[in-house]
Amino acid sequence: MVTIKDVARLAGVSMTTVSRAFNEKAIIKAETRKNILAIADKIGYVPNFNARGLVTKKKFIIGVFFSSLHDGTSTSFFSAAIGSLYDALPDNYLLSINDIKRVNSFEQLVQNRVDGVLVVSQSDDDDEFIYQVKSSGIPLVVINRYISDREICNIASDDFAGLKDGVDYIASRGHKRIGMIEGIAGFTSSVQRRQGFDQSVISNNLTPVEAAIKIGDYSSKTGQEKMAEILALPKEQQPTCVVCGNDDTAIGALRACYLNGVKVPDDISLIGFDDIFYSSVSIPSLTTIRKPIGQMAGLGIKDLIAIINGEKVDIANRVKIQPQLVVRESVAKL
Amino acid sequence: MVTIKDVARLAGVSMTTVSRAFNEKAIIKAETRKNILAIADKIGYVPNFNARGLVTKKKFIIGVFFSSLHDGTSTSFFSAAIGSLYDALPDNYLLSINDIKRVNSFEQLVQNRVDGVLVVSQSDDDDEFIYQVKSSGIPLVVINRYISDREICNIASDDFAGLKDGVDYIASRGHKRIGMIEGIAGFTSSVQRRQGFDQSVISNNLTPVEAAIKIGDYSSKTGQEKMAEILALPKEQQPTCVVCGNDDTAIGALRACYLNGVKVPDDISLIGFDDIFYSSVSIPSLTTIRKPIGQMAGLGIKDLIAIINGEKVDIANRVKIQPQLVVRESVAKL
DNA sequence: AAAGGTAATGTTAACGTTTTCATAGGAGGA
DNA sequence: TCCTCCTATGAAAACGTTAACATTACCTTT
Repeated sequence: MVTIKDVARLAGVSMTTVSRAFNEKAIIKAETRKNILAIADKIGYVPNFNARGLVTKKKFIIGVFFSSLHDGTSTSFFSAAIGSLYDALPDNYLLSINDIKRVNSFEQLVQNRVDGVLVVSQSDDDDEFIYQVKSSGIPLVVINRYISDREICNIASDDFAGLKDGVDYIASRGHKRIGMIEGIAGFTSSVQRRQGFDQSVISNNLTPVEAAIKIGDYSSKTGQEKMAEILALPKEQQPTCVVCGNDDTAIGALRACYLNGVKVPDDISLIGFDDIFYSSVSIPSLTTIRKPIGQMAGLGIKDLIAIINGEKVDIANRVKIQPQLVVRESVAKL
Repeated sequence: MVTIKDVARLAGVSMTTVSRAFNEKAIIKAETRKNILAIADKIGYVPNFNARGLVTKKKFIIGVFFSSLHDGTSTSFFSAAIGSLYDALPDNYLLSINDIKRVNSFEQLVQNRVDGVLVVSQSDDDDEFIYQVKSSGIPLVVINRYISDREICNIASDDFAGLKDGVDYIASRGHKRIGMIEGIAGFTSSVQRRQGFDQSVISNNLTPVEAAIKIGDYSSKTGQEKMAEILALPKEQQPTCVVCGNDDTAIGALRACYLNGVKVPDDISLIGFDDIFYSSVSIPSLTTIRKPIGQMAGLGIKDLIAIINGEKVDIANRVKIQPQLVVRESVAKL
């Protein structure tokens, strides 16, 4: 293994100088640096991260923790997040992707292994883990879910505004009687989306159909069940459009319509939330509200790196990213 | 930061003894170990991986490299793979998930950072990277795609047998005239799947419809285009079933049928390959062949760890895992 | 010309482990 | 009783960096 020592000898300088040549901000003559870098390249020197980390106390690893990797849901979300994470990641950092549920040894997996933690949270269940990280003093950013603790750097999407935009669009297409299949009861996202729904109902003077407002759980399976219940309502109680808590729910709902011989959007309209990949190829393709996962991930990593580097980050001023309406085929014009 | 030194002092032993207490295979009196571990736990000692790695020359990180994280395709595949990877991973290892396409500095990201590399390969494009790893002497396992180089530890699925089983099933449902939308031309997986198709055609005495055999590229978009071409054929040239190179292709094909008012499976049947999550909720749900990604990932990590530990792994005896037919709604009984 | 400052580089001591080699103390055999 | 062997432990070096501090040499200022 070729070390800094070998480079130093060949370049006729000290180890320190070689070290400086490799560290951007160090004071060193440009010519010396160039010479050292050339020699290092020639003999194939690569810095040893263990040695470097031992003295700098850094690991050059960011731990990314997802709510759950095993659930079949939100998989395109998952890879979209990772892709954007890498786009914003400094070159010499590694990303360690983990499942919060399988962190059996916090010390082994987190405490001594990563410089910072980015939680891509989808569920209140993550709070325990989040507070464990917070209290251990490791730099922390939580994205994708609203966290009420203002001491935690948090980047979420404005689900309220997103849902409101979506329902405004539905209203603009002439719908009056609308239903909803909500997300998991109690989740911040479910509450905010419901509030966006209510707000639009008021401002557009819509008629929410009580019997067609159901509690779901963000899964396709439940989406299908709840939609079947809605379709079983007497004709005069049917809504003309059902707002789904997320795209997975909408896809289940779509399937319920299919099984009951109900045509979307001819007989009934549907709208989702998230804009997962399958929304663009489903039958019919799904009008939905695109969750800005890429932006959240990018900003999250940026903030996290800043916190790690000891820079001042305005944590209290939490970021809310605006979702965007994606019009496709599932909402009819009445 | 509490170190091994602190534990040693409190336990009244040397650093060496404490180190031994933490290393399973070391010679140490059971009572001494127990005592040391208790004290370490009490004062919150956690081994420093950088220091440990510096002397043992290990990083306790496995690099996992995917063909592409950015393509919208095969995302459930992606998370299924990662989940299974973790199931088989020793406790103190970290997984660094990467995109082959964004490895701009091999030295920075691979050479000095990971103990071994697991490539989840989906494309011939990966070969350059694979050979770079191989020639740098880093322990390597390639899964999910057949590699002809017998010096590389390789675990793939038996796509030939999988496709054959699928077409046998189609034949058993009474289909005679069948078409196909193949994968990317030249890819080993495409070739093997085509061969499985041909084999079943012969043994079941089926009639492949020349005009309905298309070259695709494993994407939904192309699947949709090619299926539209097939549907545009004159009535007497129409196949009763189209075999799709993968589920994404099938989902595109499904959409082409929908847009042309053709009912699946009433008017025409479809079968996919992979068993991605959306196959189970598509309209209609997709009969497909399940690719054993979990098994491949598990075996892959197991072999890789063995290679890293210097154990003898029978590389030449490559593993082929059998895919499994998943019957759903998209193939009609004639 | 002396004093002070600055830019560039060098010396040396950490950083927290594991490993190599050494040592102490019994147990067992002759 | 002495020697040998084995088990359990310890002392010290090594791993490859960076950081703190020291040292040049030259340049400016008075």
